[in-house]
Amino acid sequence: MPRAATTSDAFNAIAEPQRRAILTLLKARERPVGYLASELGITQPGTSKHLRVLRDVGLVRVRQVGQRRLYGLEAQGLQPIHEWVGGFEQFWNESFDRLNEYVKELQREEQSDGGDG
Amino acid sequence: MPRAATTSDAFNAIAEPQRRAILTLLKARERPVGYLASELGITQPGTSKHLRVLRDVGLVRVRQVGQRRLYGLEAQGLQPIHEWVGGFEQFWNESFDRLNEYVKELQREEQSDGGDG
DNA sequence: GAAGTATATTCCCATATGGGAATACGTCAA
DNA sequence: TTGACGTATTCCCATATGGGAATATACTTC
Repeated sequence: MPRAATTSDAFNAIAEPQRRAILTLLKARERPVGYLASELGITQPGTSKHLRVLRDVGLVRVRQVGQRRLYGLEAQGLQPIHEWVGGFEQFWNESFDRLNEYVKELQREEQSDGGDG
Repeated sequence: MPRAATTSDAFNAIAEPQRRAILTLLKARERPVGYLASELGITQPGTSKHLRVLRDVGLVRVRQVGQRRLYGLEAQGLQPIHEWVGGFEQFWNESFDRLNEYVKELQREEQSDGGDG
């Protein structure tokens, strides 16, 4: 089985650096494909393909303006990621109760282990 | 060019659901491979492979205890993700100044566009 | 309709993948 | 050492990938 499709969810979609760069660029405002392509330094078709993925997972929206297509941020799809990752915040912020217990438990096990080598 | 390696960074590593499940399981405490495998409902080698990826990107650590290897969370690697995604929070939280300006700008462009069809 | 601009899709390819199966490695017990 | 257990690695494979090149589609102006 290969890796899950990039379009299977936002986690997979934002794993690609260029797609993250696109989202960052869209923070300022809507942008046409050509602008994004030149900013990223990749081809127009390449940019369109990345935008296609972001669209499939609902991280951007498009609207037609004349002969251009303006892509805009649809950030709601990032919220689940933020929440999932946020669930680990307590573990990278030290000085937290559960972390203390955790460490104590480790030390207990280490004792029944031996010590230095 | 294929997709970037799953071991290239935390973004790629956590794109895989089973690996996220592993990290979630490790919140409670360190666990041996066998436990994780049975919880995930996948094989031991499969579990080891996922753990290898997580280890390569620094999201878990191992320590040998007897003949078992206890894997534990190393959540610091998730912090950059949290920060990157957090940079979009203002865009999924409506009622924000910049978002208001954004919308106004859109409406201006829409006017010079025409109207309904 | 024809020409021009902006974007999307298709075709091609080397490569990494996740799972299964088989096997190697490391530790413990006797 | 032998046997048993827990874990890691290797081999195999169908599949999705991101980029490049070529082409199709859409909109605008003439």
